[in-house]
Amino acid sequence: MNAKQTSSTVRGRAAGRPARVSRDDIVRAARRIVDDEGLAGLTMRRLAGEVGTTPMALYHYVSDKDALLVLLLEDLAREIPRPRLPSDPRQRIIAVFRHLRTAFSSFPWVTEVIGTDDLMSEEGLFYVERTVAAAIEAGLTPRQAVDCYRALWYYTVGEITIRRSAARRDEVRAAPNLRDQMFAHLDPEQYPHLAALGPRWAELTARDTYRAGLEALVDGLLPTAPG
Amino acid sequence: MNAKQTSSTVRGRAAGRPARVSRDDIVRAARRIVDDEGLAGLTMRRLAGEVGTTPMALYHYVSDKDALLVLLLEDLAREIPRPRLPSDPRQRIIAVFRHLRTAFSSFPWVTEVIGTDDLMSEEGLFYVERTVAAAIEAGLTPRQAVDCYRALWYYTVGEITIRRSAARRDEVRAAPNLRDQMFAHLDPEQYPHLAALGPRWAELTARDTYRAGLEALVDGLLPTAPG
DNA sequence: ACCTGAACACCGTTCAAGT
DNA sequence: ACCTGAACACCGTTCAAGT
Repeated sequence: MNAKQTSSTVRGRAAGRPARVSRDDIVRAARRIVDDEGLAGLTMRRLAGEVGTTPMALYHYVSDKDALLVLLLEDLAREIPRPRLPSDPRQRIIAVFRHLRTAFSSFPWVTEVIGTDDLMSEEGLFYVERTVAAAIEAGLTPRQAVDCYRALWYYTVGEITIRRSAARRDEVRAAPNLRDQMFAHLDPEQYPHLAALGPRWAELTARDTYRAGLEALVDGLLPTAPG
Repeated sequence: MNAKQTSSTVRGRAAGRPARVSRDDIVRAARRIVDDEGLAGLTMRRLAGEVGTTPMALYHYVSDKDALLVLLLEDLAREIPRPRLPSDPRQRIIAVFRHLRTAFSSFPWVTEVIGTDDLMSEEGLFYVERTVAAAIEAGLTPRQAVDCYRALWYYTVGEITIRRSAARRDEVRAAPNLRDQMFAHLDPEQYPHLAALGPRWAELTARDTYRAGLEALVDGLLPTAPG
């Protein structure tokens, strides 16, 4: 992972051949691919083509495909503007997570990469700090505040993940939808409530309920919910 | 998807050559691979070897790798025993989701496959039905009960996903951990609370806080929490 | 220091053919 | 009906070499 000095190609510009590509070129091209076509479109070979070199040249700048993904994440983090946050602690927490979920939803590839129990980059820590601060202000201990942050992060990652893969599913299997058929032929003895819901299930689960769930979770986590 | 009649190889046993493998053989072998080595270990070629045929023979039984994954999910769903559920609605909801999260955590490959906004198989609907029923009993409208189920499912999927990828990260990058280093060198001006937490962050986030978050979420979602 | 070509060890899937 | 062999169009990465 840290075998390759990340700055070697930047600092040590003294001798040798002039570089034809830079790490920034690579990251920019990778971002273009990934923003337009999702993570599946990003291969080392394809990226090399886009950037105008051979696949092998890339390994001079990134050591690994995984390392490239980390660079991508950092690049995005720098790009997302920080939100203005309200002073009421409860409202502030809600604003932080609504902001995060909106930001990440615009870049679906992020959810496929993420895989970390905290927002790793320096940029990401901004949101953690604000959440923990607000939770303490609202009356939690530091330890409870960390737990609060984690619960909210779990909920948010889950919502984005599921919403994303539901969207992808709808893309692939075009029309009638296995799920709808299933709900139409449900045994009312075994599943009385679901059978009663019937076709309404589809429309109900298509609604965006992130915010309501978020507020419920915050209410449950904070000592008291102000009027 | 439904291009291939799924029962053709089972029902139409009249003419032709006797089968050397069955779909059950295939699913069983795939389960072995995936339980032991995770989803990454499962390739059509590898599976064919394990089952004693060529990769192409598999396509007689499964049409697609994706179709195989669905069979895998259904196989697991049949295997998981249904839990005994308490009569108090709030406790019942908590029991349902604790059960689901325990079951899924034992089979990490499930989280990589999942990608659906409801537990698709008939088996999975058992848990949805119970949750919705309990939520209505607790005083929610059917619509609110569906939202309640979804919020809990988001939280649970997020928790499993993140916990899983944190575990995988710890496997790969062995020792000192980038995160810990970061928390050691945090600017206390910019991140006062996180800097104060310092090395405690690692131990705090290593704790299993699923249940506490679950209860908070249920409290926030249900009309009133009984004593 | 920067880049290339050839090669290794893989993928999922299609297609035409065999029994 | 069930299965095979060869092939297509890909992967990420290593290694030795070129300028």
